[in-house]
Amino acid sequence: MTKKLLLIDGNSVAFKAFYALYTAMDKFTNSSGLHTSAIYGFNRMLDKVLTDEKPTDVLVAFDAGKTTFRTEMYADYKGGRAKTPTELSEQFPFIKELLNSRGIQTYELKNYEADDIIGTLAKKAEEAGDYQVVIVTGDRDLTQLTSDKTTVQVSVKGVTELETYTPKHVEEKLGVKPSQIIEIKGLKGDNSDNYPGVEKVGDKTALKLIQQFGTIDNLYQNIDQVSGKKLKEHLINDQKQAERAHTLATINREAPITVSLDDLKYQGDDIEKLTDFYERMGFKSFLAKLSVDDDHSDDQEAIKYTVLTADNATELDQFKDEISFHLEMSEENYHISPLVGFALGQGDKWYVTNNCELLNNDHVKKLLTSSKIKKNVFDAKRTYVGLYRQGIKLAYVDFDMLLVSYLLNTTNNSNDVGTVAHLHGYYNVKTDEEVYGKGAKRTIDTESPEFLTHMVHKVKAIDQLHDEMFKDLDEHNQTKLYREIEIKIAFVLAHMEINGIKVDSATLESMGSKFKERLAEIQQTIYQEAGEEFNIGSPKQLGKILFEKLRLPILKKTKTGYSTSVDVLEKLAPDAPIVQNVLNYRQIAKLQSTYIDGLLKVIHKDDSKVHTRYLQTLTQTGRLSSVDPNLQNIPVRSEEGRLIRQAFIPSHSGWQIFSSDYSQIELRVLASITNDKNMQDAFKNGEDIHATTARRIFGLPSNEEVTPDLRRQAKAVNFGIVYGISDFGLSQNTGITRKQAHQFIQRYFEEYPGVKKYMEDIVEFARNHRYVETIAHRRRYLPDINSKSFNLRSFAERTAMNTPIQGSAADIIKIAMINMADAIKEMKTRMLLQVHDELIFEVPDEEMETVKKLIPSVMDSAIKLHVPLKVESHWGKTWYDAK
DNA sequence: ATGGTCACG
DNA sequence: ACGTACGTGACCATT
Repeated sequence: MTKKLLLIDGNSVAFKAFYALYTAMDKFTNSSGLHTSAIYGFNRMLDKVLTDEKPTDVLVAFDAGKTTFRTEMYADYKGGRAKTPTELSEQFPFIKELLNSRGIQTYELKNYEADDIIGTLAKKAEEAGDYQVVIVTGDRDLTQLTSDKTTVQVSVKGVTELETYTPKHVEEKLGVKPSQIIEIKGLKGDNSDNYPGVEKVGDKTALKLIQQFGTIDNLYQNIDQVSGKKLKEHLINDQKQAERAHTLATINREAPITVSLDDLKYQGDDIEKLTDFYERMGFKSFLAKLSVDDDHSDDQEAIKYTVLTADNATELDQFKDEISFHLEMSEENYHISPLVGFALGQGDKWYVTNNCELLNNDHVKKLLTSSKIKKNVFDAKRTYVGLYRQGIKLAYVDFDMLLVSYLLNTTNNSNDVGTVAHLHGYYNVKTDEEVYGKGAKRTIDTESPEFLTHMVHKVKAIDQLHDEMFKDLDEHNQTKLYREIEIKIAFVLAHMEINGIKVDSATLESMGSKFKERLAEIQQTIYQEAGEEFNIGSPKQLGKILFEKLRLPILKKTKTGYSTSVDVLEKLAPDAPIVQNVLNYRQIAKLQSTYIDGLLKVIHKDDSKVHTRYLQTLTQTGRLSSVDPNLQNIPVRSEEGRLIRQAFIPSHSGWQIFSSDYSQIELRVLASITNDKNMQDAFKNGEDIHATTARRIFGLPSNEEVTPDLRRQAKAVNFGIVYGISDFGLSQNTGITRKQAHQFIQRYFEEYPGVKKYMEDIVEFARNHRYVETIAHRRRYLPDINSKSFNLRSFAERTAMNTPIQGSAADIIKIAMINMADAIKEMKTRMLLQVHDELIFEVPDEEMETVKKLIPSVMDSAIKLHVPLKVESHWGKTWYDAK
């Protein structure tokens, strides 16, 4: 049997873990004041890798000290590095103790780095033959060890997200073989390890040279073939440095190690030692996991409960002020899912049943519909809809654990009571996955005692956590956001979902048959042009045809092959007629599968309507999302697709579809929160903001007409600003050069200095607080804002700029919807859909004149900004006609 | 399950 | 030198 050897670079993983949790460092201290963040992060990584890889043998290698054979040959090796912070160095002994308790061997060797130990052991394992080797590290340099038998996993984000390097992946990503990585480094040196290569040679040049010559040796033997006079000079001058860099970069695979492969067997956790260790470190979640992993999950603290029956239901009258309630459904989609049970109670009185007919028992119903008795639930909207289907109107929901958890931290969210409870430090409840299983194996045995127990544990978790979570909410200044926006909108959304929107299947079907014919025609043409039949829907097969058979130029690659995305194909269209046909085919196939067939599948037979679900606790910005079906991405940009909207009709004949949208809400929010006078003036004066921007950044006099092209460019810049712009991004998106893009952005910031200042300030705020906020105090954490990785940090910075804008716009429309529900509650008009900045209604004729004024006025008065909000309305007999 | 593609704001 | 616009969901092919 083949063995699997896991080799971990202890120092580099510890460093990664430490810096990944750097901003949260103060939260990770144990009772004796020891920092534990790196220990914690290290253990998270271990858990992940041990479960994913299931190794038979494991070793963690550490660096032995500052001096190594590398510092001997080059004194400045890794010179100039900041001293390891004491908060980290104090953790190393404990990491080693952790590894010991987990049954894992550690090793270090004087004069050698962890890399060399790993390289040496990997080599021995490869030679021994019956090993597969997995290396885990935070350092890309180790990818040079990649081979058929050895994969290298490099942590990319945090400590648990790893990128796996196989020889193939190295070649695709770096353009060279694993063994050539050191050749590249020999030429360009390594800044972080502080040794130089050849002057003026960076990644690009090094890559080109190595692709041409294979190795540094061969390069110098054929130095005459190097093109470029200057480059040749530098190469000749720095040959010694290049050779030294090459040696420094090369991992020593013959280190005189004193462990052998036979010593590395993975022993597994020593539960006793590990429990003691976790307790000393204060690792609650790991402790909880230990008991679960060890199948101690049954020794959860038992909760006394009563099985509810029609006979004992009178006992429920004891609850006078407050209960926690949980309604269990077996499926995700609560519009159609069977109801399988419910539990309720408070303190130490708990009732549970799998008989949902009891929902209509008077004593139960009285509790649920009472406006005097507070209800604590998990997912108010789901609960409301489920009960509504039984004819019960749930009233007075005070605490929605899901919603509060989402507001406290939009990341790590889950729709599972157990998972959310664990997140907040309460462990006396299992996750649904633990009880019901997952994927194809998921089953709910409603007759089993475990099922009842699980529901009781869930409802008690809600009860136990609500005080503390409300307190956290208050500390975040989010109580108002919760009480005045989120919990209210939950019920507004519930009603919109229950109401649904009518979709005419006949319209879709007749469009579908036309699409089907056209697809068949285009398909035949494509086959002829290709000279063979293939699956046009497969990017892989299409790539083969376009780039191998027809030899079209490869403009972009993806991780797995050639990119065949629209922007690529549009550039290729003039070269070959087949490309335009593929584009057309794709467009129609998309419409057919997603919008014709997809929508037809979800129309309810009884009412000819679709009932979407809005996910209220998903997005990182506070927007809603829509599923089953997604009604927030019905085509509009192309006329062909837009026709789909003809199928969306009012539910009563003679009514109209009425749509109102906020005009440029994000830019108005931007003008308001940045306090930029120039941009505010533009909106106050009712100017065309893109034209005004064009005039400003292109320096046109105010009387000169703005050409459509300049306006288009200015519009792109405005969008870019909202997204947290980069010159590259802007140039990609508009087809201008990067230099021009850079100039435009500079001009923009000169003309809108308030915007510039805001962008700088908000990033600074994020660096200091690790989160940003919207107008309504919706919060988004940005853990990567101080990351050392340029990529992650840049992304966090753009997010810091974008989230307050996108999120505040989301706040505003939510407020408008709450006010709207109230404004139309006595009318027949129904609010049907929300699409981020627009609301869609169905309206009877006699109310048309009223709503034309009412709806926009409710929307534009939702909030007072420093600029006016503008709302535009359209209406017609279908959604298509409301334009 | 994941990645590519494409629909929307 | 880095390697790039923000937020989503559904479908298909592929693993």
